[in-house]
Amino acid sequence: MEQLDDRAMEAVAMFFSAFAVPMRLRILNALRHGERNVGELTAELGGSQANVSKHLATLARIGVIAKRTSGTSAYYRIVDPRIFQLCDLVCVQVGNRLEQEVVTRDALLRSVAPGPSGKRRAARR
Amino acid sequence: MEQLDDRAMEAVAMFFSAFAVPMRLRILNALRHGERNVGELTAELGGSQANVSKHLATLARIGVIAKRTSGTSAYYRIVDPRIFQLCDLVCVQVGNRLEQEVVTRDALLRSVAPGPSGKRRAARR
DNA sequence: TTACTATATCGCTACATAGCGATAAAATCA
DNA sequence: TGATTTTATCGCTATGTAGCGATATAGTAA
Repeated sequence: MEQLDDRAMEAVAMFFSAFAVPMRLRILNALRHGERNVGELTAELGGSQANVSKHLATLARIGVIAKRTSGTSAYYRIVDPRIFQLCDLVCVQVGNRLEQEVVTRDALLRSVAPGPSGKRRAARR
Repeated sequence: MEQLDDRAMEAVAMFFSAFAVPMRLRILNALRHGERNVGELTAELGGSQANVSKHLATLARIGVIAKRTSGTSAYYRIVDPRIFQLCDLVCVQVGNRLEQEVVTRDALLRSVAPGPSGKRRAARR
């Protein structure tokens, strides 16, 4: 393995770590249907404004969201909706895990997965 | 948003965090083409045996890999190859980022993306 | 200018964990 | 039985960062 591969691995790991924080997932989920400014997100998601702003900066630095300034407000939006495919794949995995536990998978899919793609799996149980 | 959604978000975040460490990505990459035991992985990937074992336990606890015991050896394998689709999607994203920087994207794709699916992109260099 | 609003940044604490060496636990072999 | 091998766990340090309140920065309005 070459040297560059290690750097690539680090970049990929850093990208994944952007999705490894619940608040950031909630932010991405809130931006699913359009841009929001920091105040709206803070009110909608809870937590301090400083925290939301910092997470937005993190997501923007990695390139998942983009920033648009209007007056004193900062509006953020999803850059590439394909990131939600990530959530889909993970939800299937996580859903299979949670299936054997207490939490229902449906609530999970409803909250994170995009639409009713139908092809999910027969809801046996 | 309901209570369950927070738990789901946490589960998804925890799942992503499993991929947010370079060593774990290297482990998954090493398991791509078949199962390996701890000693083989330690020799191949470097680092201490304790560290490799701990990462394997983490990945197994989340359900990404499975363990098979033979004698004193413990062989680990990928449970669901679809996890590499995750890497694909991330590699595209990260590749687009690195494209504008020093690191070449090709090395990244070579190391993390699955096989020569052909459709990847002309290897201009 | 001052006052107000919205966002970003600073300073800080608390917590999680990656990494290591040492050791325990378990299976195999002499 | 003891010795060896392989893996898992323990104890520990160092580092990263999520979260908060306070403050700085920047734009708007008077």
